[in-house]
Amino acid sequence: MLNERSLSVSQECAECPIRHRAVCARCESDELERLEEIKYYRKFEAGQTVIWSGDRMDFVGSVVSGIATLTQTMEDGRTQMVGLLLPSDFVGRPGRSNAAYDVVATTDLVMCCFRKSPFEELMRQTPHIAQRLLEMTLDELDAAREWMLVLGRKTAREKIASLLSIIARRDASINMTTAHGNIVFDLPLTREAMADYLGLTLETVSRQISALRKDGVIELEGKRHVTVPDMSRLLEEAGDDADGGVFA
Amino acid sequence: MLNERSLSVSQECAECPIRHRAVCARCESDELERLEEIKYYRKFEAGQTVIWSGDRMDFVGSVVSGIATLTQTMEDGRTQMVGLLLPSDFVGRPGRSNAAYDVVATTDLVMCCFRKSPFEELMRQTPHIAQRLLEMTLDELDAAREWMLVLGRKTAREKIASLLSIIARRDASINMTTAHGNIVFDLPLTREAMADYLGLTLETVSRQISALRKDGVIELEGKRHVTVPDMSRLLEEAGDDADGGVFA
DNA sequence: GCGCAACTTTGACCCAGATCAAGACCGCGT
DNA sequence: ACGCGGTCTTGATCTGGGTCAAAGTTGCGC
Repeated sequence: MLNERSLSVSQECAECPIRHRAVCARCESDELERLEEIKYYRKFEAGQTVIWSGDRMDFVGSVVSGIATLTQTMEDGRTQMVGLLLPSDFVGRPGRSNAAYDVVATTDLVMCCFRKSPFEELMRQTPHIAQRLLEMTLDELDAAREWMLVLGRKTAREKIASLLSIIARRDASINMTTAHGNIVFDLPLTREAMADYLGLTLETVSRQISALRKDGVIELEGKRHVTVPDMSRLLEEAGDDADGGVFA
Repeated sequence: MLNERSLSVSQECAECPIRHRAVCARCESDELERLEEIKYYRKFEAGQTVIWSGDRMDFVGSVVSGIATLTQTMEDGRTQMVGLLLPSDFVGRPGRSNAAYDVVATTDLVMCCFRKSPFEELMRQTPHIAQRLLEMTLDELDAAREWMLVLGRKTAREKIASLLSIIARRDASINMTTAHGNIVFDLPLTREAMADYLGLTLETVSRQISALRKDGVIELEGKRHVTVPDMSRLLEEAGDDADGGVFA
């Protein structure tokens, strides 16, 4: 999730953002054909659960369009988002039979899936697929650890700025920037989902977003449409180095 | 880090906890021989830095004995531990040339290292090594995400109990349990290091440990020697299911 | 156009944990 | 034995963010 690497690889093919090549940039045509055979699409509506933690998971795949979240929930209902799945992000745990997290679509969602056991069989026969997956998993691990710093040591304001800068950065390669170099995007998450990502309450999220708006760090149109006039200012607010920071 | 899988595999060989087999349980003798050729040991004293974040890292390896931490630090000095390396844990990022975190020995430390480029070459030729590393990385990703829940949503008391139960569980397979089934271990971390792991201050760590002692959840002898009379009680305090919880 | 439900904002107050400060407890080197 | 530095505990106070409450906004179905 949230890494540049899989994104750039996935841009090779127009039909489907994972489109085999996000998994494997070097596959030969017959391997691509075998992937094609075990491929299928799944569509979900906003709010639908893709899979529950603990359920048997007989596929791997990746996000074609829309946004999904990975969350963990304690018995008393406290929940923590542990990952955000944007288009081209990979989902699935080769070698594991059960899902470890709830996966929920927060917008309408299309996924490109591969049946798990033939995929694993192909992985065994095609070594560089495992290597590619290792790289992607290392990227996710980095992102998870960056997020541990955010959760453990940043203030509410810094947390919000960190989340906005991740989305802005990630969206920047998809969305347009205005003539003035502003970054513009729509928040794909409710205040509550942001709170669950950041380890805050939704009220605090709302207050801090208002504060950032008042201070001119961001501009808001409606509740979701965000303009970032000065990205380095936002990164500064996030506590990262202004010149790129941790996600550079 | 902190997973049962690599631990159990590593018990196959007595000479060195990683001993090739932690990397690869199915290697043939000639592959083990090649690993042997590129293997070397490194020793560090308590407090020594193994590698700084951003530095070139030309090895991979694993912990033979002792304990190390992975930490990230912000410019203003706030630090967050993102991983705890116990014996048999793997260190290194195949395919990446630079370290992403500071690695610091918190006790005297022995590591078993492999030179990186021949290791990667061997990995290319021996597909199941990449698969094994993928599994280990997925384990680390799970542990990191579990920790996100701890950092984002648990109270100070629950955080302490979570850390103690991880160490207890992990140490249980190494250390002895007393006749009464008590789990006994020495804390391998200072209060400050615990605070950095948990996103707390060292004072709060100290207070909560005192509170858990007063409430009979743990017993303390000196500052570091811990006895857990009732593991399920500790897991309950951690906010996990009493019957095993998230690390079952 | 109205009403309802989901989402969001804002205010008032409170509390868990941070901060500041003072000692206590070691182990170690001289 | 002593002093010293590192580690740990405990107390007093402060505050960022949580909690509770109320009202504003938006969109959708009828």
